Amino acid sequence: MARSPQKPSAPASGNAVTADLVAVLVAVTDGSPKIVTIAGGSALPSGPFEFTHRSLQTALRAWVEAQTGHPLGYVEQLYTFADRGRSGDAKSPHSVSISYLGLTREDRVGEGFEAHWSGWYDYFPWEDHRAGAPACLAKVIAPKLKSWAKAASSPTLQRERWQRCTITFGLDDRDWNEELVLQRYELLWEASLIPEAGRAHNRDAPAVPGKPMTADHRRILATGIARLRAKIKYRPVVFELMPAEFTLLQLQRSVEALAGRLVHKQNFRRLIEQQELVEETGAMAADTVGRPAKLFRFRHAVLAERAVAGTKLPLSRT
Amino acid sequence: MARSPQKPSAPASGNAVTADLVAVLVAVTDGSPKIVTIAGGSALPSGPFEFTHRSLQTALRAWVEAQTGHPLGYVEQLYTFADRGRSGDAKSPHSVSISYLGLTREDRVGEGFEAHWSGWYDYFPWEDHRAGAPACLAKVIAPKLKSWAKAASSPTLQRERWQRCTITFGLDDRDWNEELVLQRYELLWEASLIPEAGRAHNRDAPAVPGKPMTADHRRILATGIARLRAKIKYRPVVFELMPAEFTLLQLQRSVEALAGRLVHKQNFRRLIEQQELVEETGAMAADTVGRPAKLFRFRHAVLAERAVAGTKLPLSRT
DNA sequence: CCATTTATACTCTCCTTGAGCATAAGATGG
DNA sequence: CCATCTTATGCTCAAGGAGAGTATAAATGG
Repeated sequence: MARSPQKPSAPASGNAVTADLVAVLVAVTDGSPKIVTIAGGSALPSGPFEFTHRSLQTALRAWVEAQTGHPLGYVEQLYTFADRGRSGDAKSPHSVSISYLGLTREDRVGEGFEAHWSGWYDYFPWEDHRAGAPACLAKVIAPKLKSWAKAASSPTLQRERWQRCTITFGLDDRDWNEELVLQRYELLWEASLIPEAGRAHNRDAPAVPGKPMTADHRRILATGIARLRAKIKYRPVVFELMPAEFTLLQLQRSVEALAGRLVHKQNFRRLIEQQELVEETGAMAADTVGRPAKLFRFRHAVLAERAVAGTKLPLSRT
Repeated sequence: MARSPQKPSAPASGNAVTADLVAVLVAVTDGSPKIVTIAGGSALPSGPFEFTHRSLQTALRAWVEAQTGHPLGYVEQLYTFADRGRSGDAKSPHSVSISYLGLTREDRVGEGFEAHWSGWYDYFPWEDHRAGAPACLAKVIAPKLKSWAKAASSPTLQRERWQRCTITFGLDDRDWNEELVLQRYELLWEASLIPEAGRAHNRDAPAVPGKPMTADHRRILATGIARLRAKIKYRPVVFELMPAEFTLLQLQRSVEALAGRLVHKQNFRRLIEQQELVEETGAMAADTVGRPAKLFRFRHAVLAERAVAGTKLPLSRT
C-alpha cells in the first residue's frame, strides 16, 4: 500500500536479519517415531541459510545431506518465526528461523556425525495414546490445568479456560484429537507448565513430564508432529518412512506410531488395498511369529496421482 | 548437527538478509472475492519487517492497520520464499519474503490509501467454476497443456505430463478439485503459459488468460486462495468475511465465491444449522426478491470451540 | 495335538452425503 | 384476485463410507 511496486524488495535500511533453517527430521523404526537431535537431545538441527542455493528447500536438502550423508525424501516447510536476540542481548542481531519437516529412515544417517535419534514421545509423553490415554494426563496434566483454569479472574474466564482444556486434551469424556499437538503445547505454555516458558507464575504447577528443548525448538517439533499427523490422513507420505518392502502390519504400526493412536486392523487393510497404493512383491515376511504376512511395496505409478489427489487413512475413535 | 546448541542462532557472517512481509488480504463483497492490491492491481501489498514488534504476526497486523486504518480479523502465515536479488543484480542483497493470509471486509479499508480491491478471479479466471467450467479451460488452457505434454521427450513422459494436467485441471472427465489452485498455477508456469515465468520455450503457447503480477505475487496469491479454500471446509473462518448480520443465502454465496463452485442449498443449511454456528437475530432481511429470509448472526460462544475442533461445509460435486 | 499369534475374508449397522420433492411466503404484472 | 416468479424452508430417500465385530487360515513352540 505504501510501497512502490517497481522495487518491491528494495533493501530498507535497518531491517537486515539472519536467516536460520531448523529441521524436524522424522523416521519411524519398529513402531517408534524418532527425530534427529543434537546436543544430547536438547535441540533440533539448525544452521544458517546461505544464499548459494536456488531456494530455501534446496538449501535445506543440501545442508541435511551434508550432515547425514543421505538424501531426504519428502520435505515441507513448517513455519517461520522471528526471534529478537535470543541470547538476551537486546542489541544482538535479530533472526528469522524457517522450520522444515523432513522424512527419512533412521538407517540413512551416516556414522560419525553428531546427530542422533530421539523418540519424539520423550518430548511429548502425553501425545502417545496407543496404549490408551497416558497416565500422566489424568494424574498430572489434568489437575494442573484445572487449577490453572480456576486461577482465572472471573467465573466466565474460568469456564472458558477449562473448556479449552477439555477440548484440546480430550478431558471430561471428550474425544482425543491427535492433531491438536501444537494447541496442547501452547496451552501448557500459557499455563506455565512448560519449563521453556521460564515463568514462575504458577508455583504449584512447575512443569509437566516431557523433556524440554532449547529456545522454541519443542514448539517447532510440536508443529511438525501436528503437520505430519494431519498429512498422513490425506496424502501418501508414510511411504517415505517405510523400507522398500514391508507387511501391512508394519505399515499400520508406522501410521499408529505417528498418529499416537490405534487403528482397526481390518479397516486399515481395506482402505489401503482399495486405494491400490501397494502391490504384493510375491515374497512373504520371514522371522515372524504367527501366520506369515505377504510383503508389499508401494506402487510408485499411483503415487504421482495420490500425491496431488489425496489418500485416506482410518484412525479409529476408541 | 554441526552447530553448537549453545548458540543456536549465533550470527554467521555473510548470511544477513532482508525480511519482507507480503499480505493476501481477502474480503467478499456480494459474491465476489476480492484482494487488496497496489500499483493498479499488479502487486500485493508488501513492506519491510521491522524488529520493533514482538512477532511477525503483530508486525503484520500493525503494518496493515496503519495502511488501511482498520484491524485485521483472522491472520495466518502462508509461506516463506527466498529470492536472490530480484532486481537481476546478482550482488544485491538477498531477501526473504514471509507471506500472510488475512481476512477482512471490504468496507473496512479507509479512504485516501493507495490500496484498492481487485477481484481475485481476474488473476485466475480458470478458478471460477460457479457457472460451470469456464470457457477458457476447454478452449485455451486444455489445448495448450496438451501440446505441452506432447512436447515431452519420451512417450512415457508425455503420458505423465498429460496425467498431471488431467488431475490438476479436472480434464478428461475427472472431477474438478478446487483446492489445487497452487498446483494448477505451478503447472501452467512449468508449461511456460504464465507471463511471469519469462521463458519463451513454448512459442505457440504464450500466456493463458489472467492478469499477471509483479515477481512471484501471483504465486503467493494462489497459495492464499488454496489455503482459504481448504480452510473454510473445516474451520469457521468465513465468519471473518461476513457482516454482523446476514441471511443463510448470503453466507452460502460467500462460501461459493471463495470455493469457486456451487453448493446444494438445502444441504448447506442443514450443515450450518446442525453445527449451531449461527442463531437467528429475530429480524428479517429487507429489500429482497422472493420470500424474505431470516437474519442470522454467528454464535461467538461456539466459535471458540469450533476454531479448534473444526466445522464442515458441503461442496457439491456437480 | 494344542495354545498362541498373526493374517485375511466377510458381514452388519449407523451415519453422512448428495440429491430431489414439496410447500411457504413474499413481490409483480395482468 | 390470480398467475407466475423468486427465494425460503421442511422433509425424504438412496448410496456409500466408516466403525466395529465374527470367522477362518496359517504359521510357531511347547
